[in-house]
Amino acid sequence: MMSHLINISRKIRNVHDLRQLHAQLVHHSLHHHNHWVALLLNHCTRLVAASNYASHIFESATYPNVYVFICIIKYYSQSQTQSEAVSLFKHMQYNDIKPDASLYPILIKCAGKACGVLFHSHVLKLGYVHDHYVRNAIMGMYAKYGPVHLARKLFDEMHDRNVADWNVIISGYWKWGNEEEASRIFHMMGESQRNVITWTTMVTGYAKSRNLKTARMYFDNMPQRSVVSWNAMLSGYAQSGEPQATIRLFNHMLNSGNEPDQTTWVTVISSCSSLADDDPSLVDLVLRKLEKVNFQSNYFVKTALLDLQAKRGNLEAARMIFDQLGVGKNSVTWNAMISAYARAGDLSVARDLFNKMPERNTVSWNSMISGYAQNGESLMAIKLFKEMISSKDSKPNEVTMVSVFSACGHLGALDLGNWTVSTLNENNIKLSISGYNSLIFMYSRCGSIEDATIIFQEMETRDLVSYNTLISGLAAHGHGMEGIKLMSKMKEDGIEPDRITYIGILTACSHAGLLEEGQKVFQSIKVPDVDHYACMIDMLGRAGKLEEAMKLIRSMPMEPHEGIYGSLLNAACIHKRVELGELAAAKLFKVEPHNSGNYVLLSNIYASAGRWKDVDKVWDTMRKQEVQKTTAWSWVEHKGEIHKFIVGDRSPKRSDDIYKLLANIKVKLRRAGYVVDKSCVRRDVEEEEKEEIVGVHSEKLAICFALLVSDIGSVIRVGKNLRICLDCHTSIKMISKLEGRQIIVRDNNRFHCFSDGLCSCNDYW
DNA sequence: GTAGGGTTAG
Repeated sequence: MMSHLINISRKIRNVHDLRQLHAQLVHHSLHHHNHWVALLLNHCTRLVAASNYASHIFESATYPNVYVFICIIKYYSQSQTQSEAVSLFKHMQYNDIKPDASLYPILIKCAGKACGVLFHSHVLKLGYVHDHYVRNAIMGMYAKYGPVHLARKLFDEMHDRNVADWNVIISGYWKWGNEEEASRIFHMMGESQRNVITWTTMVTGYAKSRNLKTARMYFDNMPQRSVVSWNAMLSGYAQSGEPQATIRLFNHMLNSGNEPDQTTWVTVISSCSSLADDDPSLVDLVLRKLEKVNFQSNYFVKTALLDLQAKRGNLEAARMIFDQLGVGKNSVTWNAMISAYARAGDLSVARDLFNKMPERNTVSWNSMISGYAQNGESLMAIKLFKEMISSKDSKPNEVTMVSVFSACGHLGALDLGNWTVSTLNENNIKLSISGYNSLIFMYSRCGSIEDATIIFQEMETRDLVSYNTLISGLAAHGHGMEGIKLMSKMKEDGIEPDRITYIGILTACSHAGLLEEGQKVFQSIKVPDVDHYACMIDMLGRAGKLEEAMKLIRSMPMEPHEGIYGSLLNAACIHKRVELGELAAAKLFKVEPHNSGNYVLLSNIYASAGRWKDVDKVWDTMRKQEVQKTTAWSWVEHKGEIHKFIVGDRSPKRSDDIYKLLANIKVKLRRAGYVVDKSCVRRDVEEEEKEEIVGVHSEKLAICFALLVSDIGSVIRVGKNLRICLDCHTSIKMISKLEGRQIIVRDNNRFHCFSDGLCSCNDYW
């Protein structure tokens, strides 16, 4: 019978075999015996079986001896539950079982700093400190948690070091960023003393400090390479954002007859994920290779593969991998699936998974919050962020804040933005450059270009995005000259402007009426993009130089796109040039027949020329083409809350109050000598009476005025594709004078700052 | 039984 059981135990390949052996042992009442318990636990460790199964086996031992404890502690130290290992060790001490030296390296490795130091004192007392494995583990503990000089002290005191000791101290110095000392010790070693791990440690060290050239030099000079060495170099390229180089080295690896392992595939697949848009054929090639080798993928590989399928747009394939993972899914798998749906814009499915997942972490919240933020659901993003803070199961980090800042910026909600900034300190969040960049974006989109500038100035280092964000902000606020100055400062700092910078600068010039400066900048662009031409058409058009604009269009080396004709149509509208407007509109109706904005502009051109029949014709075409007119809306922030208003909609809670207030203002305005008509206001001056009043815009703005005068000062946000029309401008100017206050209105991406009856943006006028 | 490599969020 015994030999039968021993035979079974030799043939264990998977968890199923293990369970069968366990059943046999229970059948023969042998499962209490330490010998068999230890054997089963060793199999658990080898197979990475479920932790409750291992503890079940352990508990069946009646009087566990030191070997059984070693097995279970080893098991826990290799699975995710390392704190269990330490608590079992305490359990062992409680039962007066004397640990032997071989247990300490395992314990120290998984203990964390405080326990590690405690174990150090244990081994000193027990006299185990001269054991090679023990002292190596202690050194490794100090190398990992610091202070690294204690590791060095142990190292210096050794008179019979082996290669593992050298390797630990070198990797310790790399961990603490001490490249110099790591390299010094490497060179202290003799050529024959170094092994493949020593070399790999150097490759990893240089790769992690982004010194890929030196990393590659060590890699090329290695006497021999293991699969780990290849993986170290591959991940070096991958982590530095060089996916092409990763794939190139991977091909080199295969061609020189090396067998990739799970880690290799994870690295390569995740590099493919970032190439999914740029080079789909290369990605297909790698996927075919993976199919050909047909090997056992672990969860890491499957999760990476899930992410890749999602990023190349194959959500079904991604979902299949997710479902096939069954109960083996961890939070990373869930997060990958959630962000896949969120990226694709399928927010309800993403949210459903988010609600269902068993354990959420910071990445789960971030995936969902950024999903909302990037799909225009700014309010939902902020709502979920508030839930995250009160849930307390995970803390927000910089990535969370980037999404939240962006959401606040899109809303133009300054109070909310200031509140999110205050959560930074409460949660001890440090920002990196990209965090500060999103803060610049938020402040500038919330109308506070001053705060945006302060953040920019306070930054220790700035990158291209920092400059571009502030330049675009200045452009939107009409500060053209400051934008140009910032561009020269940028060049002084050694950062070359890119196409985004030039779009920002040209927009700034266009909005500030800086024609000459804008033209100079345009001429300095080496290879102008079609969008740069669009900015120039806009600039010339606003300045009334429509003939020059037409000339520029004809001289373009590329095919004009909708932005070009859009700018032309806009200019024709401002300067009431019917024939040019018709030309531009005809082009636009072909390219984007369902954009309602173009029809509205053309109809406005006809209206300003008194050609009412043509106005009707435009609206008829719109109806025939079934063009949906964008509903006019606006929102304002009041005490951290967002109030959205849709034209004609009287349902919001406060709408009765608002309309009452509106009526009051009308009275106030009439007394001050203004004409109030259909909820809009204008001065009763002859030349302005000719202006056609576009009711929709005026009404919703009027609602905002009501809020403004009811003691709320913040940015008014006007819906996308809508423009503030002339009468609105007049109204706001007048109210700013009447109320003696500053009013900021955001119209798509432009800001209009009104104070004392003047507007600082000379757009349209 | 010591040392080296890996998945998800902006």
